[in-house]
Amino acid sequence: MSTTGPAPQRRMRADARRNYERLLAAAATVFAEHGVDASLEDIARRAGVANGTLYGHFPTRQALLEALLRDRMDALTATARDLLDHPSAHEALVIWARAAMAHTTTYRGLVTALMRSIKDESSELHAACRAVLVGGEQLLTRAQAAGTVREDATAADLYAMINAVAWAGEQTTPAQGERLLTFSIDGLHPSRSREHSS
Amino acid sequence: MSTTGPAPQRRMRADARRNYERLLAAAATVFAEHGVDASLEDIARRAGVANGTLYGHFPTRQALLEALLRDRMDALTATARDLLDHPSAHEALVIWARAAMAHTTTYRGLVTALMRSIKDESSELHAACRAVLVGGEQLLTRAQAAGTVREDATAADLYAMINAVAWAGEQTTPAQGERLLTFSIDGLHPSRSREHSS
DNA sequence: ACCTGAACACCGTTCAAGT
DNA sequence: ACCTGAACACCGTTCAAGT
Repeated sequence: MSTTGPAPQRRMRADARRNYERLLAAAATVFAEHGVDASLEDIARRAGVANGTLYGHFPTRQALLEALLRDRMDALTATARDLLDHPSAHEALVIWARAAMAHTTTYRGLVTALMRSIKDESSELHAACRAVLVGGEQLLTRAQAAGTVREDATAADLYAMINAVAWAGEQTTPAQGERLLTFSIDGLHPSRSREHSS
Repeated sequence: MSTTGPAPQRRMRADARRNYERLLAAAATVFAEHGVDASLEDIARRAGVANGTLYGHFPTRQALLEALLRDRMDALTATARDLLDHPSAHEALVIWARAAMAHTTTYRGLVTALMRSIKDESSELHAACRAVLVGGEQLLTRAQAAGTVREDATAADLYAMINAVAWAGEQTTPAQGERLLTFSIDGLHPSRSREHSS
């Protein structure tokens, strides 16, 4: 699979490449400290470049995030593939869901960006998010085949669920996020699904 | 129970009272259109008052939100009380959870403010959020006594769960939010809770 | 081919001066 | 007692001018 987007291009002027790397490093620091809605001006300042240089390399905030997260998101997708070999289909799903939640909470505010990007095809993060969703879908389908997950749950449900729970954890405490994840996964069981009778 | 906070004060100069009402009306319009993170300057403009006048009446964005939502949040708390008389403890909880989720999605971005306010005691919205949480707690406890909800679920879990699901619905579609709510509620069942065995 | 920094339009918040 | 509007500090984004 060919990676999309303007990665650190093969041929780039030496100073350009240096600025590119500096911007990425500064973004990692600033995002870690202030979340992904941090000031871009601050990032440029810390990278020691002019404001416009940042826009030259990363036309949008999402583009910057994509460059920063690409490897980790690819790894998460790869993990999903690997877990298809796990002896327990259900445990594989649970393990992956926890990993996905951990990734999603890398930076404050990231979960919102990831949730937005799954439906916004123009986002530079869209492709990576799609890949993650598809990775989760395979684990979900396998668990459904094994009979441990209700049939009406979709990949979109799983994606939304993980993000919702990660968001809650971010807003309160990581422990609260963990609790909700447990409850949510239990809610996927095909047990007594809909007993809307009085 | 005495309402907290500086409500539309009993005695207020006529022009002050008029500005107060105008600001509230403008805020309702602007929040509905742009979400609760909308420009305060825009609200002041639309209310036809100077910038500083808004701050005179509402020192923070949360104070403005509180004044705007007070009645609805009180109603939600009252609904919880009323539902204690519902014949089915479990159905009462589900009905209320849906009502809470609907309230939470009144304005875009509101869910984040409500989630923040439950742990931020300095927020003008804190008291109202606490009251809502306690309302939910009573319904939760009753359902637990009836044996339809797992014993280890807490009021904080319920509050976080409703908000997380509402957030997901806001970020994607209301239908997706509904689906997650259903799954989450099923996850509260005391059925096969923790089968972490391979 | 890339970088710079000023320019523009927009904020939240404060506060002296008015009435 | 309340209102006004300027002031300050901070943004995101664009773009002519440089090298």
